[in-house]
This record gives sequence, structure tokens and C-alpha cells, in this order.
Amino acid sequence: MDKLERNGLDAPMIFRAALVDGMGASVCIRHLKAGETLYVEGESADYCYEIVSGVMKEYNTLEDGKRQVAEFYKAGDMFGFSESDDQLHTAEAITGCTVRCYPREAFMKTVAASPALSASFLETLMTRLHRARERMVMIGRMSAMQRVATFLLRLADNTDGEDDAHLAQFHLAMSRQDIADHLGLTIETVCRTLTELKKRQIIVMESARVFTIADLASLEAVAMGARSRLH
Amino acid sequence: MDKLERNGLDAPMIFRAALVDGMGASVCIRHLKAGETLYVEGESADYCYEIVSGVMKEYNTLEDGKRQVAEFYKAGDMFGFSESDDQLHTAEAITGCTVRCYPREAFMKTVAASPALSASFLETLMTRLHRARERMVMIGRMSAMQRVATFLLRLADNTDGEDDAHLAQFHLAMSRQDIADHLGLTIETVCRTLTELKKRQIIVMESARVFTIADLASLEAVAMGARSRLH
DNA sequence: CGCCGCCTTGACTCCCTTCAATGCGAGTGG
DNA sequence: CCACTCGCATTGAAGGGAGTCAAGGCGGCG
Repeated sequence: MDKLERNGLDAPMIFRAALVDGMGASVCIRHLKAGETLYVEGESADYCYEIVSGVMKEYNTLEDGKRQVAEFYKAGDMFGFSESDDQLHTAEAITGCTVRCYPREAFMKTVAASPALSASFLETLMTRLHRARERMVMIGRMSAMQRVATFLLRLADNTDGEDDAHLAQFHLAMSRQDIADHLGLTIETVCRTLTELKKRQIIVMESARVFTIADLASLEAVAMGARSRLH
Repeated sequence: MDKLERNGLDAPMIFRAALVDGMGASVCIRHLKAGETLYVEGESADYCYEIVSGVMKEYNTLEDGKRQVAEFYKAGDMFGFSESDDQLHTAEAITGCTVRCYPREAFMKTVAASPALSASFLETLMTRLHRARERMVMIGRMSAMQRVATFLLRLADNTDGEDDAHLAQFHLAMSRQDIADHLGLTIETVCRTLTELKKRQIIVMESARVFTIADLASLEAVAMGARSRLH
């Protein structure tokens, strides 16, 4: 699966070249400040997007104000497709972001017209679907500790460039609230869980947003269910 | 969204015609008894499937035996696509089933070669993705009562043919365990929740698998969060 | 310095799980 | 026909894990 994520849209060199080729001047660039929304649930879905730099989150809000963060996106990720004519989620910049915007109609036509693009796009969607289902398992069937451990491991996998991922330092772009909303937990539970992992010396926290995985094996064991409780 | 589900693969007349056209004799039919598996997580993914009759479930199993049912499929639904060469889920017949099998390679080629098929297939995948995310919200952010109510409403929507859905009788193909594994709950909680809905006269249960929605408005209110607790 | 947003920690509550027993309908064989 | 069994569904009691409410702590910035 890791390999697959490096194909498709998530390693978008070839894909983007073909797209820009097919769509030319209609592609434009937008800059967003942290906290700014790119689109809001319900509004007309006129563009598909690709992140050039920065980190964004895509989420839904319930009537009672609870949020569920569907996915975090980083440089190279494409998103904003919808089978509906309206956006079904809200996309918001976590850090300052630069985003490439593809007019949706043209984007879809360009993709449909090219078998190679189609195949690539299909693969991306299937990967997203698979990830969404993994998250369903995580939220539906794992303890808070397992969820947080899995989240950290996933983060380590996705942080490219480091050779020894388990010794690398990570910087969390997202807040505790974002993590909580992503994992189906409360902010307090996320905090307590991180504190417990710190106590067990499985992670080291240089600051609230910077940490290191000190004991990868233990973190994996916790993610699988070993000693996965807070007290 | 209802309308969209009636296009794409979920109303597969045109789609299937084009597919069979392109793939001809390589399509075959399988019959499954209740409880039989069509494919198992990890095995080679050689086919995509379309249900002719019956109900199936697609699920994942965790190390500790917990299951998460990703989706239920009924006549007309297509499934079994995977971006990997292996199956990522297990598919099992709930009732006796008849299934049409499309060789995966040929299926993907046929789809990629036709812009119309591509567009239709993309739409299906996006719909699935959207549903998966809705379920994430449900599992991550709703009470047991809300989840069950939402599940029943969704079931009512999908039961086609009835004019007055809120007065129609439903037959549940799946067991309480299946429902629990779908909603991220235990079988006991599902039972208690149904009992409570029965007590409140929101639903009527003719038998364990047959019931009627007696008070659609209240069920919707419960799904939205009103009086969504067991005691 | 003091405000403000984010993070952390504590105490208590409660919804859901866990464990355990019972009910119930269908199929089977004596 | 009835006794028996087996899987599924239901109900009860008890406990725990995460939520809720509330009070600081910490760092950045005007």
C-alpha cells in the first residue's frame, strides 16, 4: 500500500504534467492563511485542488457543533472531488498554504478523456476509500490509546525524507483539537494519551507540537492493542 | 445524493450492458450459500463482482477478533475493486446469493477505455467514499441510539419499491452481530437500543428481523440527537 | 506585563462494554 | 409429538474507559 500511495495522484509529477497539458491556462493558484477556508460544505463545487505547500484539513460539522476531520492533506495531495455538484466537506488551511486550482468540469473531462489519467485517478480514489475504511475500523473498534498510537505511526510513515523514521523528529501541523476530531476523541483524551505515552518513554515530546518516537516497537505493540489503556 | 445513487453502478443497466459488451464471455456467474465467503482478506484479487440477487457484507477482522463491517451490498451493487492486487476485505454472503464475476484486469481496461464508463465508475467510487466518511462521522461522533436510528433510516431509504417508506415493513437480512459490527457497537447495545425504540413506539417489531417504522419524525429526531440515550 | 489561545491535568459522571443468564424459534432425531 | 440442541436474540448487573466540567499552566505577542 505504501508503494501504491507513491503512484497515483499522491506522487503527482506525471499526472500533473498531463493535467496541466490538457487544461492549460485555466489552472490558477491560491494562497491561504492558516485558518482560512478553501471551501465550505454546501457551496458549489467548481474546482478540484492540489496542495503545492502547507497542510490542510477536510471536515464535516454536525448540528451540535461536533466535528469529524475526514483527512489531512499535505503538499502533493489532490482533493475536492465530489460526486455531487456541491462540496460535501469543508476544507481549511492549518498552516499557510499554496493551492493549485483546477476547474472541475475541465478536470473531469481531461481525466475521462485519457485512459492513463483515468486509471491513475481511479487508483487514487480507491486508495482514499481504503484509508477511509481503515479509519472506520480505527474509530469503531480501537481504544483511545490504540488510535493515537496508530495515528502517530501513520504520521511517521508519511513523513518522507527521513531515513530512520523511528528516530526522526516530527512536527505536528495540527492542533490537539484537530487530532481529536480526526480520531473521534475529545481533546482531553488525546492529551492524556500522549502524556501516558511520554511517561512510558515510548515518545519524547520536545514541545507540544514537536516529538520523537523513542521506542517504535512499543508504539507498534500499543497500536496493536498491548497495554492500551490509560491507567 | 439519492439521485446520484440511481445513476452510476448502483443502477447498472446501461453500465452493465457496456461492460458485458466489452468483456463478453469472460463474465461468469457464481452462487453462494448464506455464510459462504466470496473472497477473503489477503487473497489475490482477480475479479470484480456484481450482485444479481441476495445480500452480502464486506468486512475486516482485527487481530483480537473484532470485526468492522464496511458495507452491505444488495442486488445491483458492484464491489471488489481494490487498488492493491490483494483483497483488502472479506466478502461474505448473508443470504443465498447469485453473483456476476468480471475478471479484474479486463474490467479495469474496459472501464479505462471508455470515457462514459470511466465517468460512471468514478462517480460510484466517489459515492462510496462519501458514504464511508458519513459512517466515520456516525461511528466517531454519534451515540448508540443515534447510530441505530440513522442505520434504520438509511435502510428505509434504500428499500426501493415501497411508496410510503415510513409505513413499510422491513426485513433485516443481517443479524444483530452484523449490525453491531457495522455501527461500531456490541450486539447487546444494539438489542437494548432497539428495545428502547420499541418501548417509545417509534418502531414496531413483528419479529427479530421484521419491523415497521411507526413514527418516522421521531426516528429522525432521535437520529439528530433528541433523547438519544438509553435510560 | 498581561492577555489570549492552546495545552495539560484532576475529579467526577455516564454511556457503553463485559460477563452471565435466560428466552425463543427452527431443525433434528427418537 | 416431544425432547433436545443450537444459534440468535434479549435482558440484567456490574465495571470501566472515555466524556464532561473545571481549573490551572505555558508560550507568544502586542
